[in-house]
Amino acid sequence: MRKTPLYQIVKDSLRAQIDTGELMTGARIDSEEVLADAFGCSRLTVHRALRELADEGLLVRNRRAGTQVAERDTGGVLIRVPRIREEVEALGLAYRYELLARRHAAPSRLVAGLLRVGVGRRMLQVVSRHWASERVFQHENRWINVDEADGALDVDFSEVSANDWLLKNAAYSCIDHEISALCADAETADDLRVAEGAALLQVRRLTHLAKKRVTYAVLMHPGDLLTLRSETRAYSLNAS
Amino acid sequence: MRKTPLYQIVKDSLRAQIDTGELMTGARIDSEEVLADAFGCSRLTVHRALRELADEGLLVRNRRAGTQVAERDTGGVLIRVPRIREEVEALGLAYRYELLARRHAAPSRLVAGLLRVGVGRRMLQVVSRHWASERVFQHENRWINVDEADGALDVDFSEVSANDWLLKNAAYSCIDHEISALCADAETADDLRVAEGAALLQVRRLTHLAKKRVTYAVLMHPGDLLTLRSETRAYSLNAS
DNA sequence: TAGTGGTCTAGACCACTTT
DNA sequence: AAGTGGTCTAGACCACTAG
Repeated sequence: MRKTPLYQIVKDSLRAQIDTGELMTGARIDSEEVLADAFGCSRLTVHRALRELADEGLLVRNRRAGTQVAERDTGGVLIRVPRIREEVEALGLAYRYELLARRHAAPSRLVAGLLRVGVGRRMLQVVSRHWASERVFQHENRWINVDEADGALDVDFSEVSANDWLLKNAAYSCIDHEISALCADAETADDLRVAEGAALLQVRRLTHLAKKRVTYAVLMHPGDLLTLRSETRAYSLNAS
Repeated sequence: MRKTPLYQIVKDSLRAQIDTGELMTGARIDSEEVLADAFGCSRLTVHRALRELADEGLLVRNRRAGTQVAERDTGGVLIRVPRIREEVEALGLAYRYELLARRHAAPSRLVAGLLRVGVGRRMLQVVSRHWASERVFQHENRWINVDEADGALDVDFSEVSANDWLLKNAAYSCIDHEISALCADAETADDLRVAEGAALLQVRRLTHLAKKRVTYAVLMHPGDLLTLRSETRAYSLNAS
C-alpha cells in the first residue's frame, strides 16, 4: 500500500525544508544514523537519499564534518537540445532534410585543430539544411574524421542526416557543446534564407571518444525559430 | 588497497562497452544476478551501477524485460550558466555592478502572466548592469514578487545584486531557463553599449516554489562576450 | 506466472577529517 | 581518538510486465 519509496520520502522531506528556507545555506543536517532513527529506516536508505541530494548539488557531505546545506546558485542548468525533427514537428511545421554538399576537403586551421588532425589533411565534409515548412530551421556544417567513424565513407547522407547516422554508428563517449549568438553575414544569411544581420543561435558540437575526435559540427538557427529551454525539474511537493 | 569502488568498476566497464560500440543500441545487458556473479560482487552493487547508468540515459531498464542499451541522442545537455562575477574575472576583466533603477511598477501583461499576478498589480522592479571592464557584460531587468520574497522591500540592491540576494534569502525550488538569440533594438543597444542590431544572447529566468512565482528576470548579453558551454563529463577510461 | 528490476534491512568494515 | 560518511554483503520481499 506504500507507493513512494522510503528513500524518496526522506529526500522530499529534506528538499522541502531546503526549498522553503527552513534549512538555510550552511545548516547542519543530522547524521545518517540519527536520521535513520528519526525516519525509522535503515542507514542505507537515508544514505541513498542524502547521496542523491548531494549529487543534485543541494547538500555538501564530508566525513567527520557531516552534511550541510550547500550554497545555492544557478551553476548548472540542464538544457534540452531537442532533436530537430521532433522540434520542428512540435511546432506544427513540416520537416524536411536537404543535403547541400558532401565532399572531401581540407578544413580550416581552426577545425583541424579541434579535430586534432594535421593542417591540409582532407576530411569528409557534410553540409545540410533542415527545413521547417518554408523556413530553414538549421544549417549544419559538419566535418567527419573518417579514421574514427568506420563506414562513414560508404554513406552518402542524402537521406539520413549525418547527425543521425553518427549517433547510431560511431563510437563516442562525450559531446561538448558551445552556444552563442551572432549576426548573419551575407553568406550565412543566404544559406538560412534570412536577412543579412539577423540574429542567429549557433551551437557548436564536438564529439569525441577519449582523445579521438570523431566529428565537429556548426549548427546555425534563426534566432526567432529556436529557443532552448531547461528541463523543469519535476517537483511533487503539493500536487494541487 | 582498492581505490575505486566496485560499483564504479562495473559502471566504467559497461560504459566503455557502450561508448566503443561493443554494446550497440538495443543490446541486452545480463541480468543483475548474472552480472553480480561475473563481477564477483553482490546484486546491490551491480544494481547501483546499472541504476546510475540508467539515470544518465545510457541504459533503459524494465522489469521482466531486463536492461537494454538506450538509444543514443543529444537529448539533454548540462549547460553551465556561470556566475557573472566569476565569468567576468575568468576573462581577466574587472567586474562592476551598477544599479540602474529600483522602483515599484506594474509589469507588462506578459510578465504579470508569468508571475501569476493580476494585470496592473505593482511589483518591485530592479534594473541593473554588470560590467566587464569597459564593456557591459549583462543587462538585467528583474521583477520581484514581494509577497513571495520576504524582506526584499527592505533591500536597496545598490551593493548586492538582486540575483545574489534572492539566491540566499528567497525560498524556491525551481528555476526555469529559456535561451534565445536576438538583435538589439535601439533602447537595448543603448543599455548594453553595443551597436543597434548587434547579436544578443538572452536568458530568461523564472524562479518559483511550487505554484508561487518568486521572480522573473530577463538577462541580455552581447553575443560576442558570452558563450555557454556544456559541462564536459569527466571521463576516466584511459588517463593517457 | 515466472523472471526481472526496485527497495529495504541489519550488520560490517573502511576511509577520511576534525577534534 | 572519535565520529562521520562510503561501500559492501547476504538475504528478503515486493512490483511490474512480457510471454
